[in-house]
Amino acid sequence: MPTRIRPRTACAPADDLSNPIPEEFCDHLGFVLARARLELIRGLDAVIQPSGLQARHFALVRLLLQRPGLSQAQISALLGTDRTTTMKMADDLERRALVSRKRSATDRRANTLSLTPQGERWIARLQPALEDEEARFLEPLSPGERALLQELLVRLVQHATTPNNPNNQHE
Amino acid sequence: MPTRIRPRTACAPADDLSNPIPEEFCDHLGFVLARARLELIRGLDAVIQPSGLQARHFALVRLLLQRPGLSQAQISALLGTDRTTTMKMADDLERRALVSRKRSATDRRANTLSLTPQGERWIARLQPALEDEEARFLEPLSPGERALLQELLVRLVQHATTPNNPNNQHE
DNA sequence: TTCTTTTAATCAGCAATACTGAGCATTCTT
DNA sequence: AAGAATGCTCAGTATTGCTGATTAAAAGAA
Repeated sequence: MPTRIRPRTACAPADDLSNPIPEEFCDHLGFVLARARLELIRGLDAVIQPSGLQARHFALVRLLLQRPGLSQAQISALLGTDRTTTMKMADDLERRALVSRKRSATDRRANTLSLTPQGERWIARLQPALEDEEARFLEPLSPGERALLQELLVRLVQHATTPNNPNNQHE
Repeated sequence: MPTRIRPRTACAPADDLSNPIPEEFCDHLGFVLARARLELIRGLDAVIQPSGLQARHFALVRLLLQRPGLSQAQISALLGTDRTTTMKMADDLERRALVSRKRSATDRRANTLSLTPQGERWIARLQPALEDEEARFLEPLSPGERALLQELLVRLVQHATTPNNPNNQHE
């Protein structure tokens, strides 16, 4: 009997329209990466939406939980977002009193961002639902595979954002 | 001596600002996924930019190479894009004569999309540079790890887009 | 058949988004 | 002390993703 190549992959042969992922895309990393991110982010956004905020805001706030007192420029660099986008997020969060801006003592140009008690409570309140959402997304993977995926992605991001070797330094 | 937990990960302790990825984000899948996708897509877009198109257009065109004659609605479902977005991409590609629209013989409402010879040449011309770009992005991973990453992502997308179990069926 | 409902594509327009450039304040460099 | 660079803010712009309406065709119900 003619066994299929790559039987492990969940991709469909070219004539199977019922299957959402055509076979060719199995080796198109950009596509699966973009698609996976889209699906996960949509789920996370749905959880956060009642606050009127998005997953990006939560990322910022969780970053502040880890490193209170970062400036907006530092946050932009860490999150990979534009300076003005970071500012808008800081506006959104400050308006809801989840973070507070303060002039930096060492550099009076810079804004020091830190969590308010409400901000910390906001994280604590949302965290479980977000972890559930992530777990549902990761359902088809074993615990070992989840950890591996995480590690591989971290290595890729680490490599891509290291100043010396950014493949094409976006001038 | 106090050895660090999770020494394999490339994440930084909270007080190391030189490291782009703070430690806490190592277990924040949404963040690394979004960041990895952003970096890769930026690289791919840079390669495609001279054509005035984007990675999404290339994804559509590669899909057509695999499955000529798809309708716009089918493409939307496979790519996960909005119908109107797919239409706009089809406009862009048709304007450059890379794909052609044709009324479907079996359903005269539907547009059948297929590659033109120029479209096929466009793929052939861009493919090597795109593969290089992807290879640079994947540099820190061994061949086995690359295949594994691909497979894990495909499984996740497959699971997230299957109609029955979409975690929260976005109503 | 005829009537209603659904689906495909198109188009106009809206809302959110990302970014550019200017401006001001402050810090760094020399 | 002067000039260059940096951090933030703001206004404007370009892009994006989507909603809703429209037309045409197909599918289903009566």
